[in-house]
Amino acid sequence: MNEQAGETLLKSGLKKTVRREAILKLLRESPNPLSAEDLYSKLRKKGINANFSTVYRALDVLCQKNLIKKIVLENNPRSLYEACGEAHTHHLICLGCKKITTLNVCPLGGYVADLAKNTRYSIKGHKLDIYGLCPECSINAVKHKS
Amino acid sequence: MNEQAGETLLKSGLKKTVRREAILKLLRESPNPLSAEDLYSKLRKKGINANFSTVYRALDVLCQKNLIKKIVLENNPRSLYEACGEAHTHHLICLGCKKITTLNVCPLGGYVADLAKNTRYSIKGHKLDIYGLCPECSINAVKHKS
DNA sequence: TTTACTGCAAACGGTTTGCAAAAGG
DNA sequence: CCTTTTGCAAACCGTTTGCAGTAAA
Repeated sequence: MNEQAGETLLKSGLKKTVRREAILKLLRESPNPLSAEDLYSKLRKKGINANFSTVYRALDVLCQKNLIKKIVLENNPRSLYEACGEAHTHHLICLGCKKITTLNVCPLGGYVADLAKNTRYSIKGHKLDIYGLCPECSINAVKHKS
Repeated sequence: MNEQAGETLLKSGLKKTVRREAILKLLRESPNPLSAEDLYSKLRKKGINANFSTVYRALDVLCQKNLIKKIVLENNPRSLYEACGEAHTHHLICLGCKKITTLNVCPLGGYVADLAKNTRYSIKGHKLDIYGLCPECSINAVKHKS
């Protein structure tokens, strides 16, 4: 995996502080993206009291340094954050239980190239979210059709 | 194109009111998605004074009846709305001038089917936004590289 | 010992809500 | 008439900001 969180902070020209280090670590260890509130409560569970403004400021600066990425989803007023990996990611969101699965495959390579050609846009990135029901929620949906 | 806005409202079980009709019409006639504020000021220009809460409530109910669609983009705190057409749409957003182009082509058919198979999700929909610089903004970007 | 970080409290901005009045069918 | 729709004002809620104090390098 990656180097230690504290070290990453220093390399990025940031100070290594308890809150920042813990936030970066939590995001790196989480299998799915977390909201500011998620982080706030996970920190508290660890015995680290952080103010919300501190959490947001940490997230801001980590985004700027490209250590994490902010994700905005439909149907969710809260922004989510995930650690930056090698590849860019997409997300599969369950409309039932709201579980988010990070997808590491990107099916858009060719299409984006074509689009650039056709529109003369210089394409900088894209965002793909897929919505559906996970296997469990699918079953429940059938049951509740009554 | 579609039937008259007023008629659509009645068919959907809604009352035909000046504000609602104008909002649906504006969205149908707009080449790109509009925010609540866009609609508010376009209404005023037409001599129709509407309260923001009225605009939001109209947008809500039109979404519920599937006459329009709400769009949430990264980097924009305001939701946008567009009239529902035949096909589902994607968006090409210029990071420079913020212009939004609606794309009617969807490159994801096969991928979504594969994903459904692999994850056992029942896929309900997806959202694809592409970010870049339009031709004009690309040129400006080069100029300002100084 | 200088600069970056944090807590606090207050503001912000887009959106929502309760209620009483107005308008549609 | 009965039900929906609207305006108003206030609340909401996630996020941001100014400032004074604290901690990292």
